[in-house]
Amino acid sequence: MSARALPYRPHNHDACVSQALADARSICRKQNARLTPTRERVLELIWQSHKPLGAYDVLAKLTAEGHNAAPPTVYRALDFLQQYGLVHRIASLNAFTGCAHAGEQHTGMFLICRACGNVLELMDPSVARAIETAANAETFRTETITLEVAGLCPGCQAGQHHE
Amino acid sequence: MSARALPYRPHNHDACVSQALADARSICRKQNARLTPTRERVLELIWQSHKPLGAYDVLAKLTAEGHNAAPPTVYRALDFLQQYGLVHRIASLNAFTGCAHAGEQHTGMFLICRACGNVLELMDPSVARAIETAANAETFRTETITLEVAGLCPGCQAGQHHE
DNA sequence: CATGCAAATGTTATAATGTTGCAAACTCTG
DNA sequence: CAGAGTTTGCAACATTATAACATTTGCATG
Repeated sequence: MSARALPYRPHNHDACVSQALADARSICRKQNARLTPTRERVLELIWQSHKPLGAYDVLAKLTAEGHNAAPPTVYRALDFLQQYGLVHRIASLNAFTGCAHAGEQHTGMFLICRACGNVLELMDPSVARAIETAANAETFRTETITLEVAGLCPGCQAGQHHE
Repeated sequence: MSARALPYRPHNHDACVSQALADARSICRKQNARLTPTRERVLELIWQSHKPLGAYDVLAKLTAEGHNAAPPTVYRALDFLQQYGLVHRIASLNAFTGCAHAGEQHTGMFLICRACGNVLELMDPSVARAIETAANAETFRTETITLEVAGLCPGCQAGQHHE
């Protein structure tokens, strides 16, 4: 799993996608999970932008390329990809984004730009720790954390490149 | 705004609700906001349990009591209540819960028990600080934070009172 | 290679959640 | 009480997600 460029900095995004796919194949192989063509294609579509994609956006793209797909096709692929930590669901957007830290143990923190729509996934142990501590103080047993921060990314704070 | 009992500890919930309504009336009066009968009734329905209520659950309750309501009725009331910080939307549940800290400046952190469904809202400055720091490190301008922790509340860890 | 099981996919329908647009009613203010 | 702005009623619709069941595929094993 290699380091990745920030979504809002120019980078070779094709390489970004290829890397994600290679990582995914490796992760699935290790766990005897079947990264079937549909699943892989869905993962690729999601990685093709740093903006989260809705399930029906994915469906539309599949349909556009001739794939005979229905909603369950997409939701099942997304369930699989989530299960293996290859994509995340962004609850506040009802959308999905590629996991930037697939294979690593992490609590994702998502910075969502309301202007350009890009999402940056961070892995911040000190945030995770603070949350865990607060939950423990209430004798609450944490299982999953949803942490989504909406705001403005560096680029959009300047009022520019609203792409 | 007074301290409130924890949802999973027995308490006089009628008083809990009355207090929330009194607080809400006071907050709206101060801001010249109109807490109309429908809005107030929706707030009360939401406060009547510590389990978040879906918009359509609220709608069903309104309908059951003879109110001539349609989805927009509920969503509009909920929008209003959110705007004045009287309820929160729990994105991971598509549901709404009464705000336990109405009127106070806060970043809500929600502890959601997957067994009993109760939600406890915490206000934890150190968590808020850690998140803000992590976002700042990416030059991201934070606007709103969604922080929802799913797990088991103290009562349900014992395998009991799953109501 | 046959065969049988489990996993994955196709297909149709439907459920659950949320929004738009417009007209009528209400509320406040002058 | 007239007019402006806000709130509500109402119908239709859009979006997101799941259920149920038939069919196909991958693959281990006899």
